[in-house]
Amino acid sequence: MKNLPAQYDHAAAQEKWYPFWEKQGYFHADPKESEVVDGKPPYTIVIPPPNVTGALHLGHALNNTLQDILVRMRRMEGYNTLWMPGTDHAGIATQAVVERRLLAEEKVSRHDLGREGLVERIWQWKEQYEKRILGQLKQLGCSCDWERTRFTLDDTCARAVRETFFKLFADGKIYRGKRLVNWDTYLQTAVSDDEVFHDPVKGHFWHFKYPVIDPQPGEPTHVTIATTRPETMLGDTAVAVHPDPAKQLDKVEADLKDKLAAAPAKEQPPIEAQLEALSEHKKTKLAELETLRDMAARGVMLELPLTGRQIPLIADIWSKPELGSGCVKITPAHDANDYDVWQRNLEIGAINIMNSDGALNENVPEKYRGLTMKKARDAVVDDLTIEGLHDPETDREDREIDLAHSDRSKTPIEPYLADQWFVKMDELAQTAMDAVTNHKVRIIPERYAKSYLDWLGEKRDWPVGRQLWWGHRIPIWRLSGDAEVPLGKTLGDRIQTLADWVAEGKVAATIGGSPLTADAGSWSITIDVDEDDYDHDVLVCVRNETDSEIVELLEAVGFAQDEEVLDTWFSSALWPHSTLGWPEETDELHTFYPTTTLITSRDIITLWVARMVIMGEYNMGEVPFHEVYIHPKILDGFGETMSKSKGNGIDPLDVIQKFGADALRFGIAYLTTETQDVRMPVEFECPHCDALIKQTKKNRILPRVDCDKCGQAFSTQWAEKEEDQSLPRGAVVSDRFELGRNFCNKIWNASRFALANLEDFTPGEVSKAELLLEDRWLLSRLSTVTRQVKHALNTYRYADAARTLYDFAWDEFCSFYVEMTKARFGVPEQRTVAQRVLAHSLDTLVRLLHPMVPFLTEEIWQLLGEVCPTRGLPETAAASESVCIAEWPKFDDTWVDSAIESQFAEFQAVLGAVREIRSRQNITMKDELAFGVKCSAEVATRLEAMQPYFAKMANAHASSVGPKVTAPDMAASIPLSGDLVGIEVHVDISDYIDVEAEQKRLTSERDKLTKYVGAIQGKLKNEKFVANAPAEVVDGERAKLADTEKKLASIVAALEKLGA
RNA sequence: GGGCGAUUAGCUCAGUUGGCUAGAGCGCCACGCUUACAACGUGGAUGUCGGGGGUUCGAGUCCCUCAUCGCCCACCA
Repeated sequence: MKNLPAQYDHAAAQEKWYPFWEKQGYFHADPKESEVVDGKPPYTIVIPPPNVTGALHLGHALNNTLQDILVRMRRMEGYNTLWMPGTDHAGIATQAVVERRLLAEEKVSRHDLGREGLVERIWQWKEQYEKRILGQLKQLGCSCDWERTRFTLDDTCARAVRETFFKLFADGKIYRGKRLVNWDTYLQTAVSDDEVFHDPVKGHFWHFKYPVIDPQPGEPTHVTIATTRPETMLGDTAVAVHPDPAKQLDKVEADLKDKLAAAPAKEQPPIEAQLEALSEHKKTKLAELETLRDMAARGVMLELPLTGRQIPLIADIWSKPELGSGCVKITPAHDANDYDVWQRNLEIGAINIMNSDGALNENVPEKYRGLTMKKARDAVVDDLTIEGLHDPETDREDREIDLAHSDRSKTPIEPYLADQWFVKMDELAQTAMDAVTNHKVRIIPERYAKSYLDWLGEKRDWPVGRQLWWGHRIPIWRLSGDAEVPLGKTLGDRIQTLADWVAEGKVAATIGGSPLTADAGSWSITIDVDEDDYDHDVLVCVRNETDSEIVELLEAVGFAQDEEVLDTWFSSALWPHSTLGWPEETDELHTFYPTTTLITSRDIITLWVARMVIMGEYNMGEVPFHEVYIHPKILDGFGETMSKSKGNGIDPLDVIQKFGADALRFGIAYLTTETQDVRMPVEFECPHCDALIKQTKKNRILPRVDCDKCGQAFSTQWAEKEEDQSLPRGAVVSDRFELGRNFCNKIWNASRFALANLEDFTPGEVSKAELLLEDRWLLSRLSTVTRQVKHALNTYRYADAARTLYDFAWDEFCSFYVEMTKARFGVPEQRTVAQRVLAHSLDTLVRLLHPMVPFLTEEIWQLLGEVCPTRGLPETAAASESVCIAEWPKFDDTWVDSAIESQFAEFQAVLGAVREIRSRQNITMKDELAFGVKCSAEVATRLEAMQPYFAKMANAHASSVGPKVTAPDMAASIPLSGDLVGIEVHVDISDYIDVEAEQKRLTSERDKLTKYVGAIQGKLKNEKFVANAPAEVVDGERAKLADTEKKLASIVAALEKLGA
């Protein structure tokens, strides 16, 4: 046998076996003629495509390890298994990263490069990072079908995106609507909600008066409103008052009182003050508010100062009667809440007063046009002051305002009413809700179905356009031109061509939202082409953009393609079928769709999972997957999510380098429990002395850290200055992967032992009669473990599976079975059977472990193949060339034998007792120990057979075994408990005796047992317990009592003997 | 503000329908390089199961409540 190192060399195994697997093509799946093989349908997982923004983090390692475990198990089980890999173009994130880089490194902006230039640069970025990400996945051991690697922006996916968009457009599900966006006036683009951060800035709270037109006697002549943004008043379209101020005020009062009652004493005074103010407010304001409410009902108009416009006073619940004047100005185009008010009161309209550059537009009086929002603010306040509608002395309060800023430009965000492409969600959302309520899609754990259903239940239309360059450009061409022209004049004799294309299904077109039909007559209408108004535009959606004839014609007659790209999630939503070739009717699609299961994290249940179900149903008429497993998140030691920006992120490659991919994977599986997120304290590893330095909130953001132990400095991810960067880098790791590494090493060494003893292995069958007790015990346990592991993995209980294997492999296989074979290999007539059982059980264990620790198991499998290429029990068979494609162990209940297991437990318990006495009495291993066992004749026979093992495993021998055995005068005694009550282990310790220690121990044991006996007696004396509890529980307690009393008696006896 | 989850040994976590003298790994203590493994072996110590109520013969497990922490969603004129 080769000289194998005492420590498992994970790096070598990884380097050797991944290329081997790839070369052998084990990960490639082909569509098969018959879909179901041996009653097994194809097993498919599509990867949640990682963003090409950067490198993978530990969360990805978790996500992909969990997928790989299932994929590898199914492959071994004989399913036609496909794991479809790929990456996501991640529109905003990627474009932002590349733009930032370009600016920092080359001082160029996207405007310098232009659309094509920028997109070209992002593709370069993508090539680089995609390679890196796929490389990381391979290092993790992921068994993806790399021949099928997709990218959400590649031609196959693009085709699917266009087809889907076309279908939606032709179905009337795409429309142009208004939506408030976070507008970055500096970059002139909308930014998503998660790219907005809030920062408190000093501002003011201004009060203005708007004159009432024709007030009746007794009615107020002015309505006072308050705002933090005076300039937006130019876009006001209403003032709102609460529809039922009395009731609302009562409610607020009641809430406050509840709060007061619940609050601890020290927090009560401020609440009391609030209550007092409220009651004062009620007295002074309520009557006026009710009058205003009535005026609103009458349709009273207000004069909007500075504009000459009149706006209505309306009743709407948005206004809060308890605050300020109780009235609120409504600016639907520049405030999200006001926008909602508009949606409830459409008649008030919305006026956009801002251009995309942040300057005021033509919808405001001339003197304000072109001013920035900031300058307009001063002008408006001044002018209102001049008009006597505002008094800077009394009508202005200082106030800190939590202002939204763009994460990218760091400038304030303007809420801005922009035209947007929307997908109508009403019907689509319903299909996806039904899929879950009808259990066509099962979400695991079940509680996450709630967030899915709640979100879909809102049926909010999906804004799909993004003001970006990186992404799928919206395949709509729009005709712009002069106002009020007959379409026929513009298109001339091309009308018929376009109509034909509609008939052929190559394009779909609408005017003012109504479809244009294949009848050319429907095209001969007058259009009102207005740049900002799509309502009267002609829109042509081109089904296949590569159809250049169509695009050329459209552009020749004045159509221009929309500038926006689609939301990243649009292409991600198609992922399960687009990757399989849809809309082509490929064999892949036929075989592998719907996929089997989706494994992802909870934060994208709505963004991604729900939309995949929607689009799967819409395009394929079938759900994209049957099960969705939502896995835990990895948090750091402070319970915070890991992220690069916090500096607490762990690079899986650091872990792989330090502990090995197998350790990483096993650790992940071990930690993946159903309810808990994974908390993982993070440490720096000193590159100089390998010391681990605990990461704190302080040191995790430093560019350099000094080692606690050796005092030398190392760099971190934040190192920018040259002096920092030149330091060696300190890896960020977590000691929670030690468990996995140690486990792998344990398995490695057990294998090493086995291999060394299998050199003269001869294959052959072993009859049951030839098996010894420990063989039958191990095979019984192995069968049970096989069943448990499969069940656990079938139900996504990764931690259960990992723990079951860990405990079995370590405690039973290594600590008992392997130890016992040592004794047997020394006995020539036992050697052959021992070898065969050992080879078989190691083989099975390795197969069970393979999905979690693929590299280690392959290494062992290959080595095992060298000494025993043919092995197995009860029949032998040639081992497969790789454990990847070895058959998954089958559970065979004929091996399960609980009688054998309890007999074996006798041996384990006696051995344990002997060891305990040895340890307690401090008897060194070098001294052979004699012990006596008092037990039945039957047990005695079995224990006699175990003599070699007592010798090998405890350097002890049973000098007397049987019913008549009594304790020596100077004895250490352990009576066994539970099922083994009645068996007593005695060691004559007259040569060693530490009487005091033994007495002390026995006394404490006696006291503990006495207490316990008392507790059980109490229970049994309780008539209600005896009457109500199930008979078996009561019997159980009685048995427990009898056993414990017996045990107690023997302790007392031993104690007396010692005391005497 | 709405929803979801967590709180069990010093740390990180198991504990499946209520029947538990509450377990594991790390750490700790003692002994040991017993020829697979010191990344190891053998043995040991360690808990008011977050607080308070309730249901029950019986609660770590079910219900209510409070506290703390976390996540998601909404909002902050």
